[in-house]
Amino acid sequence: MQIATWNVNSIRTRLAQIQQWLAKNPVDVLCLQETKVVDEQFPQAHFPGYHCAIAGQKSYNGVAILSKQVPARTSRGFAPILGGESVGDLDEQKRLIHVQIQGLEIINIYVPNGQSVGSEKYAYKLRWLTTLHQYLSAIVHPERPVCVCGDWNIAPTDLDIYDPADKAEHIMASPPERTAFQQFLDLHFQDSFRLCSQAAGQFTWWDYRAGSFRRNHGWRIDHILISAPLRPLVKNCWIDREPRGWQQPSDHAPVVLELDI
DNA sequence: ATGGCCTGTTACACAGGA
Repeated sequence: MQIATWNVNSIRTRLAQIQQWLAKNPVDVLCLQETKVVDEQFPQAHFPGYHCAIAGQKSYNGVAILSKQVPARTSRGFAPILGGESVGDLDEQKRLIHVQIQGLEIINIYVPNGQSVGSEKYAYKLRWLTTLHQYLSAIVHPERPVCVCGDWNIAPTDLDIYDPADKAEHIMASPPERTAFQQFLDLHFQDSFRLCSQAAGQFTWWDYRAGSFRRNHGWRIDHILISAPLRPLVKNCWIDREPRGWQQPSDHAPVVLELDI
């Protein structure tokens, strides 16, 4: 079984590239972020052979899970697990969708960017991460296979940044963001890419500006976390840099996890 | 040192991204 995650930065602009990528990489599950489209306009018909679970909005954010099998369950946002009262306004931005497929809980997230350390959006990012921690705490169970895929907008360690010096005040690398990420690992989730590779220079996002991709000036901010029962089933996890080199690409590359299921 | 680019909007600049 193969599960992939890809921030496509507009599904309408990237539709042909997603189709092209799926033709070569017929993964069982594809988690998409930044679809930037309302559900009525999501191009479901352009993905034959895949079921689309979608949670979108106009212009911003938006997540979707494409899967060969029809999910047994689908939910959107934090509220179905945490209740509307504790979630407040956090479900207004469409950043979380959750399906169950083949007994596997698959949660697709688009963590807020945070703009800059200390900004209002940064506070929102940390609050969103705290709520995600509550959500996953309620889901995680010693015998339940859970996979949390998406754009985390956090580089977990200095190994995950091309130039890590002086990044403590940089968005995606600040200590509070990294502490938040560690707290997910403390729930016995593991970063599946790091189970397979300790190499530096392995990135999933490169700025459109300044020839960043050509120079491999990137960040590893898209991750697939797995719960403990999935650990022995991991066959491989890799980043597919190819679509980042295509014409008019997304600024993110897909990450693929292969499980022995 | 800074910013460099890209997407969507009802736009003809701006917000947001990271």
